[in-house]
Amino acid sequence: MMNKSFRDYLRSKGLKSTHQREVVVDLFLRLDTHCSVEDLYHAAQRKDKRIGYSTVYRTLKLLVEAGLAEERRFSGEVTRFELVHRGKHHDHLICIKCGRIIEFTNDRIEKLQEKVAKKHNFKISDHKYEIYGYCSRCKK
Amino acid sequence: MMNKSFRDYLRSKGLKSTHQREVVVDLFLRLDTHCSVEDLYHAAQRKDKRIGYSTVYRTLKLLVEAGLAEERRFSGEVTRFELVHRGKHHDHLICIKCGRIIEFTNDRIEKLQEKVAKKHNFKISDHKYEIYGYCSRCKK
DNA sequence: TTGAAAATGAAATTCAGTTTCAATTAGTTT
DNA sequence: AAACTAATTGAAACTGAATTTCATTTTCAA
Ligand SMILES: [Mn+2]
Ligand SMILES: [Mn+2]
Ligand SMILES: [Zn+2]
Ligand SMILES: [Zn+2]
Repeated sequence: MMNKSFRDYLRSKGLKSTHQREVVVDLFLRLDTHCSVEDLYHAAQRKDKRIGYSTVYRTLKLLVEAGLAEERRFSGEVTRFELVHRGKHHDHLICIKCGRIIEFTNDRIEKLQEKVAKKHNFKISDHKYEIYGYCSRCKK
Repeated sequence: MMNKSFRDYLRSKGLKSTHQREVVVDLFLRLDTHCSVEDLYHAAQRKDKRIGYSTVYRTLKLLVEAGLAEERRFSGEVTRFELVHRGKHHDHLICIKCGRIIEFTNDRIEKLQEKVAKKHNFKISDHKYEIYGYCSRCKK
């Protein structure tokens, strides 16, 4: 099972491995998209009627704390969460018509960003590059 | 007075030029920072006790519609608004300690962004580049 | 001056997200 | 295996920013 590192995180913090957490984390790993709490909640409900909304929220927060998930708040959208893929940073193109999310990385941009920071004597700890527009399908 | 274009916008839409709108727009132009609705509301209150919260909200929305202001939602912060300076786009460095906001532009990044979009067959309509970290004063 | 349409402010409402709390559960200790 | 204790749970209450409602007021053109 892939969620071993989550169990490790729980142990290290003296927290408990519960049925609900197992279900939520398992689904989160399987979905593998930018999913909202509601998405996950409904998926979890299909597995087990007794899983509550707050538990889904709390579990996602734990995943973020564990460094296994990241929170994304795109313009005008509800908060979404995504799995951290082998610790690699990436940014997003977001279609304002269909909502499609395309990921990209660009080393040259990241290099230029360093320059910008240096120029302003600024120490970067994180960044967010979101490009909004129309995806290939919605262009015309 | 600089808010002539706002009055023009109102006329063109069949809307009315009111005392409240004059006060709010006037203050917004003078403040010239990334100000929250609350900032503006309090400033307006000092000028005229009868100006309400909703009117400030509504006026800022109108300014955005008129293309004279832009809405900014930095991570973990309340919504802020800023004056559009001669139609020029810019991005931001945000200090996560003191909240300072530094503006930057970088043509080379914007060019590379075009390339990224082309590669994904994506038509850009807008973008948002936010760099979080520590400003020169908060670095140590 | 008048009249119709727009604007106002206070209060109510919305909505995502968080907190509360009594009851339940996990995991360790006897 | 039972007892113990701290963490967890779900439902409901709450929060805070933003929006809407609506009776009253204001604008502005005729
Ligand atoms: Mn992503
Ligand atoms: Mn700015
Ligand atoms: Zn699309
Ligand atoms: Zn600072």
